[in-house]
Amino acid sequence: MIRRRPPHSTRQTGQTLHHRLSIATPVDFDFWRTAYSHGWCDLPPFSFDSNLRTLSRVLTLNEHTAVNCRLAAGPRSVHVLVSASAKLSAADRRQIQEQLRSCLRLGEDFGAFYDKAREHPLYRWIPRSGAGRLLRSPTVFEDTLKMLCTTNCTWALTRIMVTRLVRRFGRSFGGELYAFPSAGSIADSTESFLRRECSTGYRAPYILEFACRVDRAELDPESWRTSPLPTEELFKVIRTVKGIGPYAAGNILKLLGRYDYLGLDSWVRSRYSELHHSGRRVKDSTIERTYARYGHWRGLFFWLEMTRDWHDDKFNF
DNA sequence: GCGTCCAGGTCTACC
DNA sequence: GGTAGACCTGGACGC
Repeated sequence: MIRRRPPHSTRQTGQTLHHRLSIATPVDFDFWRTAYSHGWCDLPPFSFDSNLRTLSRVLTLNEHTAVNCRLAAGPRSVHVLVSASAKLSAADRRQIQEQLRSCLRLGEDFGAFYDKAREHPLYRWIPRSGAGRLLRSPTVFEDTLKMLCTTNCTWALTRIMVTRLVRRFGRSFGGELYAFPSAGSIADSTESFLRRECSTGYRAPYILEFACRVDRAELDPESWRTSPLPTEELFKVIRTVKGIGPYAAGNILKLLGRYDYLGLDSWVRSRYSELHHSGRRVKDSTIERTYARYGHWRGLFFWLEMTRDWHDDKFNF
């Protein structure tokens, strides 16, 4: 599944070594639709270039190593240019590939989703275009913390909070770029520092408590990805994180591969009203009733429909 | 440049 | 179970 170029693919410039990797992708995968599937590509340690259609990401390989990866689409593959301060071992390469495969959701089977989409004329564009995979972070800890930073604020403030958290607590790569911080590094901080230096406001105690629970192993968000719990039960577990309400928990579930919740916020409510009711606001229960027919894929159909014009503008289909 | 107002989701207290 | 108010910040706006 994972392919790698031969040894000559490593070259050195200054103190940074460059390595090339290639990751094989499923036939129904579209790189740019996945990279640009929602706002995560805009939050560090992700970044993107819409002209070149590349996605970049600083990854943590172990406690002491950060590398920068630039991803671009290749034929039935994703090409990865890895910048590192040292030569990568085979284990490092495997780790990079595993993390990126998880971010791009390459191990997940969307066949049933696409079959369902083909049943509805409104959604036939989805399997044709390879949309459906939502970009996620290497860890659930990161996804959850970022989701907390999207609550009750504008996207501009979310960017500020996440950027400052990453710069204050993340491992540096090359002096300019930073990896996402570990739970331990944030747990060692204080509420006042998070408020003052990261502009997290009233979320500071929630962020600190979440990081402390994870650091002390009282909570294991990574286990949510493989949890045997029914989605409703997992939703309740996620909601035990202070500051994570229905909107945030529903969207975290989507990044875990469970699409039973719509994850309603003001933007999607307004978007739904524009698309279906000429801008007239409707109750949440009305929206939920509309999408109930799509079963446990409803959250994904809903999100793709609400954001289809992103794709129309950029992909012209 | 300064002050005021607003948007945004969750928590808590109260009914 | 439902509701109101507080939380906090950056940005928009008016002066």
